[in-house]
Amino acid sequence: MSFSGKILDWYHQNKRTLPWRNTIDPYNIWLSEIILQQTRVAQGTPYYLRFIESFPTVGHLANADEEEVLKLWQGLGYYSRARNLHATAKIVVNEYKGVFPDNYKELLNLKGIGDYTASAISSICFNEAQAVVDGNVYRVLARYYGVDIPINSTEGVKYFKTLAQKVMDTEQIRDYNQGIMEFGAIQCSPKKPLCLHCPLNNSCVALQKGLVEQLPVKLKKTKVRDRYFNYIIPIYMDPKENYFTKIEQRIGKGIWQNLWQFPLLESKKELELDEIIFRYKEVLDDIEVNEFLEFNESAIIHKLSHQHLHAKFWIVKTNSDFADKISMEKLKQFPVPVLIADFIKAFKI
DNA sequence: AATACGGGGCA
DNA sequence: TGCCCAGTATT
Repeated sequence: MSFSGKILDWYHQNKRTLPWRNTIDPYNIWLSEIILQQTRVAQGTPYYLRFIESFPTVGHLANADEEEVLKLWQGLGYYSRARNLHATAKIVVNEYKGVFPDNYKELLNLKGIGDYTASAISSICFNEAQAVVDGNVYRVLARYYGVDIPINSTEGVKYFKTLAQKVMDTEQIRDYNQGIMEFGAIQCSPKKPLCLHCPLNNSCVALQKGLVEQLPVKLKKTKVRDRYFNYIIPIYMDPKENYFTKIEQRIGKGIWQNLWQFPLLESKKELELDEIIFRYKEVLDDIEVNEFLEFNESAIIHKLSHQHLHAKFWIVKTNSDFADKISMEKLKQFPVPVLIADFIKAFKI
């Protein structure tokens, strides 16, 4: 039996029941694919369910505020996905009359939809013969065909897309595409693949050559950058003993775009209390300070793919009634990075 | 052709 | 700790 035939057989026997598997509605498939970019099924599933509940149709999503979309996305990371998701929903509603494009080429023009996602949507929803090439597919093909071209090189991207197109089942592309990804996730996994009882184990090149552990080949990623974040958190208590603080939206380029955070003083190295006292006015209005409190004695190391953030939180108690202050209740409604959400959760007056 | 972009799970 | 995850956009 052919490679694709065995993948299809395996899939029909081993497919998981997932919330987006009972539909071929482009809205549902699109949403699931965006959520699952660089994200495990286990992590993305609850987000998918909450999105579908909050926004049953692309129209509901298009009519939402970006703030609401980001809040629902909070904790999932790669927030450009959420911003592009919202932008694309508006385009589908306003320029496509609420109907998604029904082919790979047009889907590719939408924000946040690249080769993989356009292939996934066009094949799953419209049976277009476009092979998906995600992390699972790279691994399965590299091992089965014994390919050692780096999967993240320009040559590798082209080579594997061509190979994927060559070996796919064009007649059953909907199941085949999901099948090869599922096979990569469950059977041909990155660590400890289940080669012993694999339906492809008599023809897998990597298994025959003992190269399963070495494939796929991936170029080294760049080193991480260390940054030092000092969050300066004003706390104001009004005459009724309600507490207020201040929060700002991140603008411009870089991480956490359009999410919210406390006034931030970034430094070249970790700062001491006297330096905070000396410099806090760089990020805070000139307020009368009652007391400085060091919330965490040792910096919290918040690790991202490309940055290690050394975060310290400084509480500034004040008697000055400042502008734009918000209550501690309202604070919880803002979309914030996990680093900030964890602080808010832990913070007590 | 490289790099930026999150957060979590696993050996 | 390092690697990986149903990748895309920007430089």
